[in-house]
Formats: sequence, structure tokens, C-alpha cells
Amino acid sequence: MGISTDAIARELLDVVPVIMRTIRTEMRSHHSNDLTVPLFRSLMFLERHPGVSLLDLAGHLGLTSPSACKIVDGLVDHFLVKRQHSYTDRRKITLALTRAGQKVLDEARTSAQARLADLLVPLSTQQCETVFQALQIIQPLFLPAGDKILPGETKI
Amino acid sequence: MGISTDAIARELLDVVPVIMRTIRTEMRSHHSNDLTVPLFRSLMFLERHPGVSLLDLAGHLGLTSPSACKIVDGLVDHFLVKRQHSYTDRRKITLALTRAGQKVLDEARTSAQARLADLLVPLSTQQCETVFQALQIIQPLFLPAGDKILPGETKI
DNA sequence: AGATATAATTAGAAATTCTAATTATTAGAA
DNA sequence: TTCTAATAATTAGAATTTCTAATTATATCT
Repeated sequence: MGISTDAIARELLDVVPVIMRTIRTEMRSHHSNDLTVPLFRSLMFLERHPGVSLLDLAGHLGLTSPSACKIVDGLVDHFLVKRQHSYTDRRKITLALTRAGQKVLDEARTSAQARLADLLVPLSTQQCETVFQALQIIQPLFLPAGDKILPGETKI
Repeated sequence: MGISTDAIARELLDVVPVIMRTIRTEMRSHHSNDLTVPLFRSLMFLERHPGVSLLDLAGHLGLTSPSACKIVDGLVDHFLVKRQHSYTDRRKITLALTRAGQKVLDEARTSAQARLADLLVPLSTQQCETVFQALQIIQPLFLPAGDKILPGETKI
């Protein structure tokens, strides 16, 4: 018999918070463009799903709409995100990265990636392969409904 | 050529926060024993490393000592953790689970594990194997210095 | 047309974490 | 040995983040 899902769940409870803390620390320590994790994730989500609504974003972040609204306020104030009324439903807004937002995201991601990658150098080629596969296997299981928007579906 | 550490880092930035959000939500929704993630992780750490100091715990959580101090205050108030002065260095404290703390931890972990495991049922045996291996490969890379205490080393 | 539901926002409270300062104790130097 | 500096935990208070409840605007349904 193999590995039980329960054993994996236990490992996840152990490992994921520790990696998360590392990511958070990396974000904070990058002083030039200091994004918090929710800000960073917002930009990532808007890059992948331009035109989503506030509730879509809130769903992705796992936050309430007032919280997401404040985050968007900040991003709009800093000219990183464009907020418009939807043409098809004027109750909704559509969110998208500005050029500046794309640039900030690219820089933050590059820097965060580089620091994380540094921690991964001890891995062998085979181990890299295993970890990468595992991440791709796991990802779809944890995607919330709001993230299941098809790529290219701009929702404006 | 294989998978670059950079590609893995990029995936980690994508996947880990989403799993973390799931874990946080599961914790919150378990209304009988609602522990926050930091409280849960504190109990887990004290189970594995009984007798650690406040700074050890703060290091594990990635928090400052005042923050960790408040967390410990709460756990002690709820009789989940025992706090004593160290005999060898009276500036330090030693922390350990009480029996009640162990019980609360066991219950919270069981429930969180079960809910996470539910999400993992679509995985094949082979995929379970891959994910489990990956978690074990990754874990040591992200352990902070404070966690490298040997098991059984009680530090009192 | 009117009632109900939905989306975003605003206002304000609660929780979490941080910085700075304080106290107690230990370690190191004169 | 005794004074000074360093370390561990704590306290006090500010900053940040997120939440709940209420508000406004728009859309849907009967």
C-alpha cells in the first residue's frame, strides 16, 4: 500500500506554513518595492485574469469584499491597477493591471523567485523534477471556484 | 536539461499561498476549537520541541518576541501551555504543552488533516507518492535555525 | 412597477503584529 | 570582584490588516 492522503495532509500542515513564512519574509525584506503577500497575489491574479470583478479577486485572496476593496483602493492610488465599471453590469467593476502594475509585478516576482530559488540549490536534478511535478499535481486541487476562469476570458 | 530552481520558485509563489489560504479557512471554520494558524503552529512546535524558549518559538513562527509573548500569554491563559523559568538561565522561560494543550492540538490536527485529505482524494497512488516525496524533499530547505533542535533535546 | 437580490463601497470595531522602552539576569572586562 | 554591556522576556502603545454591519447603486424577477 502507498502513501495515504492523510499522511500528505499532515505533511502539508507542517511544510506549507514554513514556506509561507519564508515567502512573506522575502517580500518584506525587498525594500525597494515592498509589496505585502496579498498585494503581490492581487497583481498576479490580475495578470492572469484581466477584467475580473472585485468579488473574483476577493475569492482568490480568501478575503471579504470590504478587505479586497481596500486592497484595490491602495493599488489604484499607486497607479498599479485600473478600475472601471463593467459595461454589461454596472454594479460590477473590472480590474486590470496598468503598465506600471505589470512592471512592479515583474520586478517583485523576479526578486522573490531569485531568493526562493537560492534556497533550492541543494536539490538534485531528480529532486527538482519531483518537486515540480508535485506542485503541478497539487495546484488544481486548491484552486477556488473564482480561479477557474479560463485564460483569455476577460470578463469585461 | 531538467527543471530549473527558478521554475520551481515560480510555482511555489503560485501554489503555496493558495494552500495556505485553504489551511487558514479550515482552521477558522472549525468552530469548536478555533485556533488561528499561529496558535496551531505554536502547539505543533511545542509538541515536537518541549522546553524551548520564547525566542525559539518566535523564530519558528517568524514573529518578533513581543508577538510571540502575546501568543504564549493566550495559550497559558487557556491552560494549553505551561510556562516556567529555566533553571539554567533565569532570564529564559521554558515552554511545554499541558495535557489539555496536547488534547486540543490532537483534535485540531485531526480535523484539519481530514479536511485537507478530502481535497486530495482525486490523486492517484502514484501522484500521492510524488507529492509526499516532494514535501519531504522541500521541508528541510525551509527550516529556520531555531527548528534544528534535535528531537528529544528538551533544553530545560 | 415594485420587491428582492447582487456588487461595491463606507464606517467603524476587532485582531494581529510591530517598534520602543522596561525589568531581570547573565556574561565579560577592568 | 565589581562595574558594564549584552541577552531574554515583558509591557505599552502605534500601525496594519481584516472583519461585520450598514449604505448605495444597479439588475433581476414576479
